[in-house]
Amino acid sequence: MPTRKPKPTISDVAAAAGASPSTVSAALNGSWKRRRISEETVTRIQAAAAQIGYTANLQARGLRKSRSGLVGMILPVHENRFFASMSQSFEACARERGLCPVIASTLRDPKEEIRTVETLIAYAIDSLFIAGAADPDALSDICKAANVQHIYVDLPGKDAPSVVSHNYHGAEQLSRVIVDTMPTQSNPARAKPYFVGGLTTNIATSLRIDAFRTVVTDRLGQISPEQVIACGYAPGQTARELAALCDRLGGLPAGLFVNSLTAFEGALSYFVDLPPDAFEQSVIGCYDYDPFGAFLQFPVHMVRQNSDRLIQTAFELIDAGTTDPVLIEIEPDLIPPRTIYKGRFSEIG
Amino acid sequence: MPTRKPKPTISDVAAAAGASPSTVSAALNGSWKRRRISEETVTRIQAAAAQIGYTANLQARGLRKSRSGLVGMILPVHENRFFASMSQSFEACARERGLCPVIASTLRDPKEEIRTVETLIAYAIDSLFIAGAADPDALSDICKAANVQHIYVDLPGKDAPSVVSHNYHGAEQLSRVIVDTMPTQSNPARAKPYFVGGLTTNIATSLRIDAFRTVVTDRLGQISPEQVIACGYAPGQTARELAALCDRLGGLPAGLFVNSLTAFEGALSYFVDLPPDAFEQSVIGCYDYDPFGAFLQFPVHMVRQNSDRLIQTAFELIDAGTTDPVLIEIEPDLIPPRTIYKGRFSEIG
DNA sequence: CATCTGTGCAACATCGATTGTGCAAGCTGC
DNA sequence: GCAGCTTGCACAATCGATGTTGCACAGATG
Repeated sequence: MPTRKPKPTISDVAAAAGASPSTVSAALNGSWKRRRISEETVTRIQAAAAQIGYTANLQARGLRKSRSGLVGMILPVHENRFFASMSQSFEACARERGLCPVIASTLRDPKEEIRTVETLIAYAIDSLFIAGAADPDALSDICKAANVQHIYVDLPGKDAPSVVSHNYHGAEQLSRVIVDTMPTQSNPARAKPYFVGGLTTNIATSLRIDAFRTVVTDRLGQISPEQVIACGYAPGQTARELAALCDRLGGLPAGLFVNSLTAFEGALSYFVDLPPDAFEQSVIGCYDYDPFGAFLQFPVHMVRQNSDRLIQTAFELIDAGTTDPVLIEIEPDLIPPRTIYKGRFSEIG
Repeated sequence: MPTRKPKPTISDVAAAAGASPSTVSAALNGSWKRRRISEETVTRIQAAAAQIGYTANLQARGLRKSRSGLVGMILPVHENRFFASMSQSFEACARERGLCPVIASTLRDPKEEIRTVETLIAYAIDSLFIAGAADPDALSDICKAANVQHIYVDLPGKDAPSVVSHNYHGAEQLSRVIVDTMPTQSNPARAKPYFVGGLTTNIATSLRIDAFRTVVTDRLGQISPEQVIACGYAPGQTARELAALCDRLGGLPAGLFVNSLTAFEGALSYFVDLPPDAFEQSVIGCYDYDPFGAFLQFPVHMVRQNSDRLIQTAFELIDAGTTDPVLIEIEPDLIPPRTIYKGRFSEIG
């Protein structure tokens, strides 16, 4: 490529078609009817545009209209099946509306979240989807100051609409199946179910813990604080906590509720060193679904959040211009062990 | 929000600081030294900017400089651990350079790929990373016409630099471990290893098939065409092909090389209906790694592509301005069954 | 005192598209 | 035959930031 020819602009089309730039603009963006441009001129311009390979400069358009056609979403990590599903749903919905999705992961770091949101706003995104932020309300403040429509998915915020999974119901179902199918342990120390992973500052986590506590108390008469280990999401930390717990108990507890796939990955990195029969006296469940997680060496009950419905519902609210802090809850599904949910890409992938 | 105040612009800062817009621009973007603006004026302007909460409109800047600060990447699907890792690496590298990553999935649909690339170019992305396109060379043509720097990762293209995994080596290692540890089958029909998944039009797949063929021929003396089933990536299709194969053979083959995680998901959806002992007479491997996939009910050998190095190397080429079609191959790692690779987010996620 | 050399900043054109406004040609009606 | 209307389009301002050019003023020089 010795000579770099610049991309053709609207003026190039105008020259080629023998029309003015404003007429070309109208002809190409559909406003020609309103602007009383003759159909004949329009077809001539369209032909010229196609002929020289014109495509609009969306930055220029965005600048003029102060709408970019970009929609942003921030989420904690890509390497997590749940958030990956959110991305996939988000892309599909955005494209359906002729928008360009911009997905950013912020690693649950509040500073990074803020920096990222500011960057997205600087690109004049039309709206922002916030999926699991460490500090949801700080983001709302920024968006409000910049007048950017935004919505929470997965984790609710208080200053904007939220579409989230019904965390209590999901955790209730998972807790029940764990508690009700726990084997009776010879060692009483191991007879109790445990909850591991997540942070109590996270509203979703605290709802899930509530459900867990209620179910355990209901079924077993009591629960002690040490049965809830909200040690964060980092796999390494979960692995260490789990190792310490099993040391104390002399083996895996009869029931284990793992909160989130990242924590579950940590659990797995501890499990790999255990003998195969270590799992025989335990029932394990994980809030969030992964198709491979569903078919592990030991059976795992999983809760599948409906990312499609979460995102679609959120988009509908955005389309409707909702800015009031409503809260919509979507029911998740309990997936039995060794069952594969046949997702949307079963025939594409 | 009854009154919507527009975002402050450079002129607002100018007014607040008692300076001209051009001086403000210079003061804020660092070019003030070169433009002989006094340090005192600069600090005054910076104070004013901070005070009224100014942030640059990146669309306007992009329009003027004809560089947007956006870098694009297209990939087939988000819901796949390998591509999710690519996204994660890509984000990190982009942010390190002060760029904003835009990641789009195109579902291996050539038309969608083209549409998406055109959209990204319309937003004036500075460069494009192409991870696994159905029609790589068509995309190169578009990028060249628009003068957009681009690079292939994962799957090579012929008109631009490529950084890919050493598919042959990876597949060779995986094939060897499968063939060498296959149990001897009482039923001779099931004694042979099979390759399933992917498309022969995909260069990575065809290299992996080459390696598989060579290893099988080398170790077992021969290979028949029916041992390679390149039925695409769709999980559903893989499940059906596998079911048909096992019907014919009267059970799982002694060795199974599954090409790609999406195909493996399909395999899994067939496996769930098999009795637990069905896997005892088989060795299974998968090209691509998933931490949960590594700990399934049956042992699985996996090949982990080094997404960090792939992306980093690609970024270095882009930084260096390389446009010649070089090919760089990165060695992948063979991960033994029931081993968890401790990824970068072990302490964050 | 007149000229010369810097210094510090403002004015203005520009990027490419959108949009309010204006103007000429063609037509109607009386 | 002329006001008045419609039709079809061009002109020019605008979005916000950048960078080139040029101007005013200060101090230095002869």
